[in-house]
Amino acid sequence: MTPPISDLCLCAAQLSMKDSPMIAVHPEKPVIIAGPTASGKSALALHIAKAQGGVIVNADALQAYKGWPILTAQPDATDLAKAPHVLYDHAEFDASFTLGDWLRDLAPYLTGGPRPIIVGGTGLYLSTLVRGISNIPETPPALREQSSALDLEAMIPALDHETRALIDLNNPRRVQRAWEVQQMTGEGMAAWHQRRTPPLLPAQDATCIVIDAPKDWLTPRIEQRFDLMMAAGALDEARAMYPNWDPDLQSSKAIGARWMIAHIEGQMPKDEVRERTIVATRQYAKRQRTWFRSNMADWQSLPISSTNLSTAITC
RNA sequence: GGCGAGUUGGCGGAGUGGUGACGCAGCGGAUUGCAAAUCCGUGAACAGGAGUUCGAUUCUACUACUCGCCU
Repeated sequence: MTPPISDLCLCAAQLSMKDSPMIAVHPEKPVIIAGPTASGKSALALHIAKAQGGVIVNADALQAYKGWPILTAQPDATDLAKAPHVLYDHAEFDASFTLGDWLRDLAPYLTGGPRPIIVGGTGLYLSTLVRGISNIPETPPALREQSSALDLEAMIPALDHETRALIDLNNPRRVQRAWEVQQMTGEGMAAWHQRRTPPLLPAQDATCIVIDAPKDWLTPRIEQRFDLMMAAGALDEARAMYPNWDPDLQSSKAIGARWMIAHIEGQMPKDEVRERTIVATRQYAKRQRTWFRSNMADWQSLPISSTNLSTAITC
């Protein structure tokens, strides 16, 4: 049986982008595609790969993990057969795979080999790729464990004034990171921000596309995609993961995973799993849109509507 | 038909004689290594008319509707 998810994606690729200026895709330059979840960006990448060649490189934090390929909408066997894909299904489900790991594993595809088509929805990854980042060492697990045990009140006093002014003191994750950086390096986060590495892939060296999918268009697709995921065996996937289920793992943060687990434990009816997953996905798409709007204003915007993809993309 | 309980924003759910928690959803935003994470901001309601009162969402009776028990 053909996995239905790929059908939906293809459908999205054929749909497309009206009133948009044609976007010319240079066949040798790297391509970067950002877009909210369920916007059809994978299909767009595939379209370009088929027309011009290239390796499709994942830029989505959750799709990098093994364990939940259906729920995280990773390319299925049909898609994988159409073009080379890398960094999908890449890290162990119980590993911690972070931005730093992604940059490290991505780098080889930027130097020689087929032209990369980098696609994903993780704004932080994509922005870092084209803008660089402060070269702060990775947080060692032991330190992470230590910081996780502390509360805000314990960590904030250890930060310098500049850092306190810089970060959101209400945000535990931000404070925790700043505290870790302070402990590890003896320097404040604010000081680190003064220096950043050159981008791995400057925007001008790539064709940077951000898919602009209006909410009204995206919402029904999110719903439809959830149903396709269920049809494709999302619950079987959850059952397979169940023996190893740990809600604290990063891969367990895939939207819907905890509710799938709750359902197979008999704690949540299917309807509710569906409802919650769809709502959380919509909220995620909103956050992505906010990121793209404020960080990728200079990228080429590809508004989606109902013409044909190939009219908007010139290969 | 009788008795009892209830009726608060889109939903759930507190509470008070002097304009009304909170949670969720919605909407907007932030975000330099856990980012599908994390965080910030925000509109909107007291079933209906009547009485008591300086003033009622909060008190009184009535009407409507809902739920339960009974005949």
